Amino acid sequence: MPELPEVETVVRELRPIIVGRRIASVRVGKRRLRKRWSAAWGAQIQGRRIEFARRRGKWIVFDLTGDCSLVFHLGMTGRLTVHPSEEALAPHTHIRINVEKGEELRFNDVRRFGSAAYYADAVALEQSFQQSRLGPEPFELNPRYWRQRLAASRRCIKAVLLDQTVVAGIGNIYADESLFEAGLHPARLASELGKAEADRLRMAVSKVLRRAIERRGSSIRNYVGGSGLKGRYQDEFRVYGRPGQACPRCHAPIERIRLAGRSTHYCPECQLV
DNA sequence: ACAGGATCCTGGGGGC
DNA sequence: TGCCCCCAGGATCCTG
Repeated sequence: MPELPEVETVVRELRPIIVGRRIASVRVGKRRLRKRWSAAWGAQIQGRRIEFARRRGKWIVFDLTGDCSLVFHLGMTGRLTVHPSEEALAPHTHIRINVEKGEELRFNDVRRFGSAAYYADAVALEQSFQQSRLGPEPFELNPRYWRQRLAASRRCIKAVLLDQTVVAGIGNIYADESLFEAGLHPARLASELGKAEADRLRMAVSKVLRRAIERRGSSIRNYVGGSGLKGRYQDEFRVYGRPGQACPRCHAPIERIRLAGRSTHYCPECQLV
């Protein structure tokens, strides 16, 4: 679920609450997440202070004292929120990190597609991102790099936008919304985009993501920000989740097709093949 | 090497 | 009300 704007919102809202706090204890549930939690990690983290909270693609990174870090991925249904320690546990709470002052950071994930991992130093963290070939941040996309990646692909542009090795952070919602913003049909072959079209798409992605961050992301089902509040960008969707409804630009009914294994929404009039 | 599909999970909604 | 099927914001592994 959570794509870049949602993850950015979680980080921004957690930052003022937990940066500077000391990790007093860590409790991890029995059910495994996408990545298995190593028994040694709890002891490594305990006693360290959270120095900073940041985002890389859809990953949440907590930098801890001593150059190590704790990294979360929210998967489809993950939540990361701070609660009073005595507050009742919501179902599917898998990790509890006591940050003193009677509060704890809780990782909750119904579907368990999310993950949490510890990295002993900055090199190990960077290696992990490099191993998965995590691409650049969409706001820092080099225009030439972008055009080259599009030109080199034999896939449709929707698939390329979802490819985290090309650009990090875009998911199904923002791929569809960006393609509408750019006026490009999602099934167009990436290699056949002209220079102007490639530039338009790059800027559309940036514009859509920035606006979504302003609205604190999109809440369709599970997502809440770090403060537990829902986002508001879902009220501004122009194509995503609106099949059959009128295009806000030309009033033609929005269509839904399947591309790259994901449901894909577009306006058949504004986004020509 | 690359692209597409299956897979890991649970819960909610629609149809019957 | 209940059951069954489909669907879901993602990443990774396997196959052709």
